Amino acid sequence: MARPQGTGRRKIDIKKIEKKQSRLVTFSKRRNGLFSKAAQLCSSSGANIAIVVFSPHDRPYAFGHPSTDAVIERFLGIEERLKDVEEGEGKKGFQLDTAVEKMGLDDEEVEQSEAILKRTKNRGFQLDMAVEKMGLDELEQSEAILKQTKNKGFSLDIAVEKMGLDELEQSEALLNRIRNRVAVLVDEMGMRRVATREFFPLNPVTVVT
Amino acid sequence: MARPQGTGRRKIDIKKIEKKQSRLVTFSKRRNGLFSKAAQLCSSSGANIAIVVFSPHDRPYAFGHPSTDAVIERFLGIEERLKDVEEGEGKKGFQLDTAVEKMGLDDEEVEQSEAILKRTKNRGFQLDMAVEKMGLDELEQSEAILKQTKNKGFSLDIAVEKMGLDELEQSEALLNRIRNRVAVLVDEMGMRRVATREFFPLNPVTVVT
DNA sequence: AACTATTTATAAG
DNA sequence: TCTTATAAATAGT
Repeated sequence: MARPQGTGRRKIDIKKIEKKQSRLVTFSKRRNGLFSKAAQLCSSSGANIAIVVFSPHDRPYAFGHPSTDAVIERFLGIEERLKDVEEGEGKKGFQLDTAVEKMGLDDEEVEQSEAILKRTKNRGFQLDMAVEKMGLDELEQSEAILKQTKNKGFSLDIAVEKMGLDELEQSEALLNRIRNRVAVLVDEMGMRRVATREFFPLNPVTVVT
Repeated sequence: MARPQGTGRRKIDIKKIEKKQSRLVTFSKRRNGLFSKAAQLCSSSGANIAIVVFSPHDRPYAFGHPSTDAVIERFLGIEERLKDVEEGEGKKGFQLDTAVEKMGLDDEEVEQSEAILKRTKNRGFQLDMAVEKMGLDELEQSEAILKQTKNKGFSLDIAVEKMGLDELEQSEALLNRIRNRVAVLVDEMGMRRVATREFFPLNPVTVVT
């Protein structure tokens, strides 16, 4: 019963898959997996979920319970109501100024990431996070800046500057930890109206020279 | 290095978790997992995704790339356009009448599920699937009817009648296979406008006596 | 679409 | 949260 070795799953890093064919296959597999996870979440917890996916070829797919439209409409209704409330309040928004120490990162991590900026926006809130000086001397090959601006919902601005490519990869995990930590913090602080977590791909990174 | 046994993950069947506390913990973990899978799908394939989740306590959470609203608006735009097209066509819709044999089920499965009904609706399409007489003599304990009706998007009506509880459980896998098979078929036949897959929990099942 | 060696997710504790 | 044993997802063939 000797089995052929090395034909099974192999680790891949999550970055854009270059080969078009593989990319499409992976998209299909993972889209199924995603919908499947959503169905399980509905069943086990009774949650209502809507998922809309546009494939690499812009073909739409959706999942919904009790229906995609029902959940989306409910969501849009809430957003609309929040907007009204904010207008009534004079578009104040929040102020968020959490120090690095509060993020639960250890010294080494704090060494690596020095500046964290957070501020608010009119609808929901916005976080600008700058991670500079990754503390690695070899970094000289490139500069990467990832910048996203949103005027509503949850937005994360992450600026990664002057990091070598290798260091960039290494720091991805850290950035993710920080991002998650911030999301949790915001969550705990009860500052979210709608806890929207927008996704900004760190890989591939937009290189601005 | 003897490790304590039996403290790790254990298999659970996906049904509504009774204990409130566990249900909430599981919801959080799985919601994170879901968003995480979505982020990976964005990164690896370049897809655009929006997810809206209402927790068991109706608290909203959302994920989006490039943003929840952007994806939702795009999706709603497409739905609107489809609606217009259909009105222009006189609300014709499609006719779908695939026989059991075409579903790729083997004899045993065909024996178990005898009737499959499919028809269309004004927006998108609708599938009514009836699975009757699961072929198990022991079935006498209960009757279960799961029924869902939607007037738009993708809808599956599955009627499961006169099946014992055990058989119900056994048939769940079959029903899922059928459901997936139908989804794939519809997909292949190019009959979907927007491939929305709505989710109808098979467990717990609505028992109508 | 199937197959497996692995990696990843996660139920309990 | 954190760990650990295990179930589930999935990359490459």
